[in-house]
Amino acid sequence: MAEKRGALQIGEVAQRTGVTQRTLRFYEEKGLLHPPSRMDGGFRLYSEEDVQRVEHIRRLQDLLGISLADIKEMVDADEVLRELRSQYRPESAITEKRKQLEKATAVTEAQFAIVKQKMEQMREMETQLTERLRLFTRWKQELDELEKKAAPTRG
Amino acid sequence: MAEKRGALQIGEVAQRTGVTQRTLRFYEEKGLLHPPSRMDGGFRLYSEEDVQRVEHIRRLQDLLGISLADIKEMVDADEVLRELRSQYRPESAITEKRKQLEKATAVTEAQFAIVKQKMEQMREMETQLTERLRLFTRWKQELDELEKKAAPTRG
DNA sequence: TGTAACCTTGACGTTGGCGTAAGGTCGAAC
DNA sequence: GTTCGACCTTACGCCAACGTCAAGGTTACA
Repeated sequence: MAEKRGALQIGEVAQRTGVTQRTLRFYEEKGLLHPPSRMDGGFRLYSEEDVQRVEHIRRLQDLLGISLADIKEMVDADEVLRELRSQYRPESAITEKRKQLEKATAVTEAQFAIVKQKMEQMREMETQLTERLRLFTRWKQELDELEKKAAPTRG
Repeated sequence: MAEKRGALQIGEVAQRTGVTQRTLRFYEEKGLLHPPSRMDGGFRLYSEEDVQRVEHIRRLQDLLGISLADIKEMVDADEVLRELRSQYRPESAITEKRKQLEKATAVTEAQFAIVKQKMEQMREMETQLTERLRLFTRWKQELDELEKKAAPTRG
């Protein structure tokens, strides 16, 4: 008797996302994941959406190297997006929705700016590294030739 | 009587690089910076090269988000580069030099791979964010129109 | 009805990357 | 030769982001 169709226990989510169960609970504690539904006995039941959130969080962590506090801001913006998308009929509280939209836009733009800047710096680093690698191969060749001249034949 | 021409005390280096004096000593402790020369009294004397190293370290930290231990590997590779460049006349120990060169090449290539991968992921993230921003502006427009229709004139 | 695998909360431990305070020394100027 | 800011070492402190027990409850299945 499945408590909820297609729901996942914490162990499965951990496996699929590559984080530990502890980390999932920790994220919940910190508000990065909302409290999932539970089985009667108290076992957590996650959705596919939760899995995606975790993956998203990890990408942000890995790519942008920012704190979980900052990441929380960003995934909250995602939340706004989802909310606006689902109960999309804006039958009421338009100014409220507008406010949320502004906030989400601001956060997204901030994130965008970070990505842009980092990409720029990465491009610089990339050219430096390329140059360096060329230098290394040239030196290696020079060493090769030196060795040839030093010992034209051997045996 | 300058102890060394153009040498910098720790305070100046801290200011110019934007890190604290504690951080500079910490990096020294961890082997990321070599022990600088000292004045008779024990005050540290840094070179311009040291300043660049610090800036490099911070770039790696910020951009790649890797541990100082890993960064140490990388700046050690830089060191090899400098050594090979200065005492360039390879009058002796060619195999030794070749080994160093191999190591430096390997580390540089590893770093290059990280940069490449991150840039790729960042591009993905960039397109996602762009898309999202477009969505937001569209929604905002829709809200505008809804408001216009709800209250064509007001006052 | 047992039992192995899975889960729960709670609480303390760890690691990296520094912060910070204490108590003493150095250097240049007066 | 004293003053005062910059610097020294030593050493404990701190926060984020989890890791790691411990002691017990739950589930599924035979």
